[in-house]
Amino acid sequence: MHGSCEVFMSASYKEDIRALKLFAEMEEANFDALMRGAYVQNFPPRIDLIHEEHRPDFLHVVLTGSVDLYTSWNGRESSMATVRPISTFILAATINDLPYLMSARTLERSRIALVSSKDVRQIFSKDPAFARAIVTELAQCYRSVIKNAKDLKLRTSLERLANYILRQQARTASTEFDLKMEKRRLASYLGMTPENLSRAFKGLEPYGVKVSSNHITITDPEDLARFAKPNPLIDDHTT
Amino acid sequence: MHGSCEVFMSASYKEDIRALKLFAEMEEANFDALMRGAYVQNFPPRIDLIHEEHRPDFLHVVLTGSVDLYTSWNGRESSMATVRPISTFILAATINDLPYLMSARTLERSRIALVSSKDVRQIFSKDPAFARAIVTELAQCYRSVIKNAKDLKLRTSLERLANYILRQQARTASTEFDLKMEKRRLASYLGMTPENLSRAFKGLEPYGVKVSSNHITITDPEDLARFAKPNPLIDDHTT
DNA sequence: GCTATCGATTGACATTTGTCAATTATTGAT
DNA sequence: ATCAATAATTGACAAATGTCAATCGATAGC
Repeated sequence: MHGSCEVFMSASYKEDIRALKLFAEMEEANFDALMRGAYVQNFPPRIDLIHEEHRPDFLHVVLTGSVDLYTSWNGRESSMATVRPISTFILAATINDLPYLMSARTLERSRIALVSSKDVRQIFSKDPAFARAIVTELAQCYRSVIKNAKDLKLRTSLERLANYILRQQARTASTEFDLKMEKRRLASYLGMTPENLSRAFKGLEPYGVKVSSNHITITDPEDLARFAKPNPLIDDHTT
Repeated sequence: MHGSCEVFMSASYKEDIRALKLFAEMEEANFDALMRGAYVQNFPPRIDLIHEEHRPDFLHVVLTGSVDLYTSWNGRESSMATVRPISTFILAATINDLPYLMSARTLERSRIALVSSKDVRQIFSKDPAFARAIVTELAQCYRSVIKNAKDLKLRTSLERLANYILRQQARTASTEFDLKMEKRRLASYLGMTPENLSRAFKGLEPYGVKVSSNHITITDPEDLARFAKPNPLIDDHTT
């Protein structure tokens, strides 16, 4: 499939997955059963992993690289989220055995673990610790999307960009950083066109944002924050 | 509180709540324990039930009436969802014991059951059937918000309105119906201003939409659908 | 190093959406 | 029924955002 290299679950991958909150507390025997029906694949960049409307045969776990969740309608396309190691995606579809609402493609070369959806559902029914972990994870995903919807509905594109930059500042704990994706994808994620993003970067210059290629420097964080008015109930994606 | 009338859980309310998928399969003893720490309140219209940033002391169940979930930032406000009987709201905050991301207010006179969040979390840990039901519910809520975000990112306001009207057509199984909320709230829900909504209704006239006060008539459903291009992965809120 | 390709940027312009103010319609209270 | 308050509509205008075409710039393959 896509010329990628399939390997069965090695001990090292198993450890990485076991370290995920989602799998950390479940029974050893159940975890082993899950892993027996799982495997790991390497994918080149820009490969479609799943497509919306399809049924969820596998729960995906990003081990390395990164994955873009995107969606299309009527010839338009929009990037909805980026999944980075180590976390899962499309858990909700897997659990309720319903069609994917989003497509997924690799952004860069990525190693993905594929865990049988059927196994997940079956073990979820008999392992209370796993069920609890799934609930916590789902609740967090839900809150994340709500924050996203608030960002979209309450803010202009300039404000969304300003707050995005401040979130990156918080994430990297630094006033300068490199954008981790193409600007066109960032534009799509923020709900605007690439042209508008270009102008938005210009529009933030007066508030102390310098852009050179994909390197961002925040020269005046206070000023930027005064404009962006970040709010934990929108911008803090850890709670 | 708010001059409303508090009553303890009557047998009839208990039955209504027990009939909810969320509570239907759990152990009788656990359900009774939940209900012992619960009560029912009647609220007049436009009463704030909860406010974002607050901690979730109670899981709310709408028994009659309807509740608007909304959010604010920087002086702006946006309606995010309407909760109708019989269903719960703010389950995700309750489960993870995290601050509400949205505020809630009654739209009309409503009867709301309040179930102690602490009890929910405690019984969720020991009742597997309840845990499973919570997972299903959360997964559905998550998918609902994703659909909402897709609607916002992929469609213009005219398209959102057109699809909203088609969803009401499907829900009422009729080509005419009354809007269940003020137009200003509908506008906010659809992510536009009331003025823009007025014009959007006008803009749909050529596609066979007639508006008189809050009564909508679809004279040419096929034509409207050709324009709106409804898609189950955005518009079908049952899956 | 050269060139083809693709993303980023820019300018001109169109469309969409929002704002403000005035007017009309509706609703609720007396 | 009347009046006050609030919602809805409309017009004129402004701001935000998108579209298209041209150009610039980075980069991968040769």
